[in-house]
Amino acid sequence: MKILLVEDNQTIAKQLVEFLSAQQWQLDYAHTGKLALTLATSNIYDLVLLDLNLPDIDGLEVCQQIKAQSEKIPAILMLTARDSFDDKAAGFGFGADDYLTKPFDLRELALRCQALTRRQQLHQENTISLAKNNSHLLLKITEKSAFRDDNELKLTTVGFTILNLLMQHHPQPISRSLLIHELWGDSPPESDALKSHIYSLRQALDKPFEKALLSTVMNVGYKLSF
Amino acid sequence: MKILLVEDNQTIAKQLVEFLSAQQWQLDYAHTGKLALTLATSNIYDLVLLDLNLPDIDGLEVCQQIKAQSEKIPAILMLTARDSFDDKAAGFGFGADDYLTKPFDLRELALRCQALTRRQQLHQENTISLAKNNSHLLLKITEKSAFRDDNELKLTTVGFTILNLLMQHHPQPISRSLLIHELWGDSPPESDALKSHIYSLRQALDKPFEKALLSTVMNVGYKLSF
DNA sequence: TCACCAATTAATGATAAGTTAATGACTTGA
DNA sequence: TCAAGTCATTAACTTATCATTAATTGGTGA
Repeated sequence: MKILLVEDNQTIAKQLVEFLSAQQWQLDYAHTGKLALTLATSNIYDLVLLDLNLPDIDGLEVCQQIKAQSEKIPAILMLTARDSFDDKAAGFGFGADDYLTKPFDLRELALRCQALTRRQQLHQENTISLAKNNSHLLLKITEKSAFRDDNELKLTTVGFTILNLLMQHHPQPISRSLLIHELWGDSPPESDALKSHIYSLRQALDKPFEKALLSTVMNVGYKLSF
Repeated sequence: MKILLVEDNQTIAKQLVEFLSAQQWQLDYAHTGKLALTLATSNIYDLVLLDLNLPDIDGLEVCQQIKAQSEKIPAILMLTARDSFDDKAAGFGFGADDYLTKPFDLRELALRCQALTRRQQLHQENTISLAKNNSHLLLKITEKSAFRDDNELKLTTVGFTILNLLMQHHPQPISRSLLIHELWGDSPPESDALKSHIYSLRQALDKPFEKALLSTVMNVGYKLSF
């Protein structure tokens, strides 16, 4: 889980970094809106902690930009002293997913960060199934087993993860870069290993059957199509 | 958007039902944990507003059960007077997505409901469609796929972009120069590549059909005409 | 008949994607 | 502990796709 902290006040920032790094999260830090936007568009974050008082750009504007431009839209938790209803309405209106007013309990912040990132985590349900046109795909997450039309597929770990992601995104395609991020985080393999994994996933998923389910979306990525 | 309200206190419940029904939501109501579970497992909700003080089952238990048993896991917003950190920790620990302590501003509740349900709408497909005289065009933007009269069109990336722009401008024509600017910004290709792209778009969009949709507006550009 | 504008067509080259084999780390079971 | 099996990664190679270029054709109005 990767978090971007946007906070102009050094003291508060330091405190937050210390506290949140102690959790299982990887934390990046921006002290201006400009830097925040640069980081948010060039990296993939699961969550952005956004202080609204920034020296350069208005925090609400930053929120809107992040939501509009990120490849994978992160959850946004606003941290601010502005506690009137109108402020909150503006915050949520600009796309915030949660809103916490200062001063707040650091431990509550941690709870809310967990809640926001939990929803994006992979293994939410223990089975995922998709069915259409006489085809049907079933994943049993906890058992790490996959079935197409009741035939068990022999998948590798990576293949299973890719299929899981494809199913979660269906009917949308999932981009190469997002796949790579989900598979390897920030340190993907040097080579284009994804290509090979897609190939072997196709061997297992599509080759034994009439119709191919995994299709390429040029310049984007892959999708499942029934 | 379908919401399940679980609240044992009739007065509060009535107040909430009135306020929330005025929004665009469809609201079901349960006054016991048992009924809540029955409803949650037999219906599909996007959001559950859960009071923790229930006469029969503990609210936390209800939360856990809903998360475990629902076909589609709803977001859960806990409403309670329990405002200590330990209470909140328990709430989030049992799967809450948000936690609001009584007394709260009804309007803030509405904001948080919106924020929670908005997340789920993100996944839905984003389409543009035009229909007239038995013809109908459909673009699924995020899927990068296009359909004419339910036949999928095989478009290139540039072709897809052009068709998208044409549809957005319909019934107005879009000028060559604007098209070129949208496609290539400030550094368009040397040659008149647009010509070729229009040609191949026509091959895909019009050639297989009786009536041509893409027409030339002399000295201006192109438009879609049904 | 000549400009002018647009449509058509084929060729080229770049980039993206698919295929295959080899390597080495790791696991499992004899 | 050794042998066999599995699998992620790498890299070389092949194939497919598509944007661009440029040459040609066709129609229209001055």
